[in-house]
Amino acid sequence: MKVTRASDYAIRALIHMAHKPAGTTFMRSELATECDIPDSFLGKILQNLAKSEILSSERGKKGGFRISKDISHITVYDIITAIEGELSLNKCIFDEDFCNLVHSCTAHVMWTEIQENLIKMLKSYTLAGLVEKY
Amino acid sequence: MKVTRASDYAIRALIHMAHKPAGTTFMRSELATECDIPDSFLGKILQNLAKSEILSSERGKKGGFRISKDISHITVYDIITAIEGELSLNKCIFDEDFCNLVHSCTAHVMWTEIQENLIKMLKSYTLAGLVEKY
DNA sequence: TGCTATTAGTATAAATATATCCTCAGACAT
DNA sequence: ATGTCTGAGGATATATTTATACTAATAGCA
Repeated sequence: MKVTRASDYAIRALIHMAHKPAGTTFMRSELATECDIPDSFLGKILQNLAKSEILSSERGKKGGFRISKDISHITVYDIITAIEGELSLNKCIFDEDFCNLVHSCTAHVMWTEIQENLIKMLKSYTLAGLVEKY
Repeated sequence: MKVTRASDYAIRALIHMAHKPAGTTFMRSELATECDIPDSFLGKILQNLAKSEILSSERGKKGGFRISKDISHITVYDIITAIEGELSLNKCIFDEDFCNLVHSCTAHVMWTEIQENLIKMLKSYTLAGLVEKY
């Protein structure tokens, strides 16, 4: 039960970016150094964020990444699902076929409740909020 | 961000055991079959639960595992920490040296808040409660 | 004692998550 | 055009989690 390294890195990098004026462009290598994230791994992470349209990217000289929407509309939930896909705390929530047991249903209900609560929490944190508090 | 396979299995197995009268003894192989858990892996899990004194175990003929305390005092949090050790959603919460960055602190505060909330939830589910609802 | 059923514990294998490396493609400057 | 700086994407390596196999220890019983 933990958040993946990739999600943590994504949030770190985005908080860093969100501190600068909207539209600022960042190089991957620069972010990697400043946020202390392995450079190549960060590449993958930024690609996922770009696919989810949280970031936009440009190649070539003067290229880089920048946040492509209002940081008050980017939630931590958005970031995590951009990296990991749809959240499912427990395999049985996601894969209906996985649990087919007599007593598993109460656990199933419990995991669903916990997950819903967790998602609500994750949605309550926006990038703008995280920057403000600093 | 998910619960580990081992924790899920532990909860499943305990729910199964808690349905029978207090003090009932179960063989590992029996539990493995009835709860659809890989037999050897279940061995590890039951050992951990025994170390945490949620279960007691006996070897030899007539041996097996049984729940060693009141199921209304065993919470899902207890079970998960028995299996995984002290919960830490994010490495930076657990390992103070891990994050030493300018902007990481807001994220740190957020993870701590989310984790506290999660622990509160996990503590609110008892084994007895899960059995009753069935 | 010696046989069998059971858990304990260790060593290993397989699967998955994490991280790195390398080549390709696009953008810009000269 | 050509060179150089940038991200894109695939292939690979490493670490960690998940799962299995095997051996040792213990208890009961004939």
